[in-house]
Amino acid sequence: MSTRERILDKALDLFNQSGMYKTGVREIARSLEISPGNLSYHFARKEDLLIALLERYGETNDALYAAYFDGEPGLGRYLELISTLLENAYSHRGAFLGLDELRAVIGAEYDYRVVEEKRRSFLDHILTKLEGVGDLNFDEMDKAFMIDFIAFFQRCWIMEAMISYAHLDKTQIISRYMRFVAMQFAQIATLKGQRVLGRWL
Amino acid sequence: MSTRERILDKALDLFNQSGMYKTGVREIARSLEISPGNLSYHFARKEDLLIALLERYGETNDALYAAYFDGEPGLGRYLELISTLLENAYSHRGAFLGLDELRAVIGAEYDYRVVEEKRRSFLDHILTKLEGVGDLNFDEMDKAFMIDFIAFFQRCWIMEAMISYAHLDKTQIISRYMRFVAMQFAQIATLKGQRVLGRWL
DNA sequence: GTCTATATGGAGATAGAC
DNA sequence: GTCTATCTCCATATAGAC
Repeated sequence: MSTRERILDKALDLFNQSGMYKTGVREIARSLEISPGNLSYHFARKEDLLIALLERYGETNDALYAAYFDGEPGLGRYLELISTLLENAYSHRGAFLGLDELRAVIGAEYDYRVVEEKRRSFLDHILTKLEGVGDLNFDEMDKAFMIDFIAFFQRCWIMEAMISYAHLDKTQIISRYMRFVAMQFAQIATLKGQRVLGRWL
Repeated sequence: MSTRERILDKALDLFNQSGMYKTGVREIARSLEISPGNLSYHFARKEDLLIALLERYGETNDALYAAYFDGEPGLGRYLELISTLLENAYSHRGAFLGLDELRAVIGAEYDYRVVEEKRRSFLDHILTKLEGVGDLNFDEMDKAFMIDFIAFFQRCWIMEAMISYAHLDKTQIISRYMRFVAMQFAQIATLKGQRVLGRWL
């Protein structure tokens, strides 16, 4: 594995444990038994570590969406996708926990709004298809709200999880939030859709 | 105004602008034309500033809830309350933006879970009363979900707002999120309740 | 109690040898 | 690509004036 990759893995590991604010670049270098200068060579600023981690997270997410779009649309498969997306976010939680603090620095170089827009257009497409196969039933206003809800949820759940449920393990946390999402889907699910939701409630 | 209060106001001001991570205690002292040591005398650690700001925020919130409970229950008054709570959170946004990063330090001294539990019991009480006056209609499962939703929303919206809607002004941001909350209430509102919601949609 | 002045140790970052 | 040495800046602690 390249030094660059080793640094990213260790940085994420330490950010997950203590957060970016408390984790020093020297500490990362020491854990890897490389010099701080070497780390600076690969990542000039601490923020660059965060940006690289967010990019890696985004690539994994893209692949998960691509796999979903490769198969047949269905509420069951979509909830499976969401559950996997939550797992990916959980793995990268240390990067998200620094995000709000560093928006000023990162905003210019890593435009989260582009990611957000892509996500919203995916959602629109997915929901329309789910109505097509008879899992969901909604009007335009419901759909717009559902897109707002899922976008809001996917952006924020990990922050709440880390502040309020840090004492729970990964499985407990994800099952809690999957139940939360399923409850919202229940509002617009058809009878056929309701049966799929049962597994998550 | 006491030095302590002046420090808190300036710290919040600078945290709101650049975040706690980027704002140094020296910078706060310089802006106030006092010495760094003087600031240290009032707040031994940077984290103590954050804790004091969160406490001040909490006291304002408590007063707002108390004023609501002082009057007649009603969906209209409750949404007014939420809107005012959002304004208070917006004023203190700089303190929340550091919260996820500093949970490790703050967790021990400022137990957010106590605040959270109080908020949830308030919510339960408020929703029950709103059903009593015929503004809302729900079963136990709906109520539990609605409490989860509002708790989640009130915890997280400011983080999303700062990451995704930092280019909007306070009024635009709050009206956006009030619309979001009103849409969720629409799911469990009676016909009488729906009329009240119209103002926010 | 309030404040100034100053010391200390650690952080992120850089320069230049290998 | 990797290292050592070093720079600057910051959070924090303390000594002591008022």
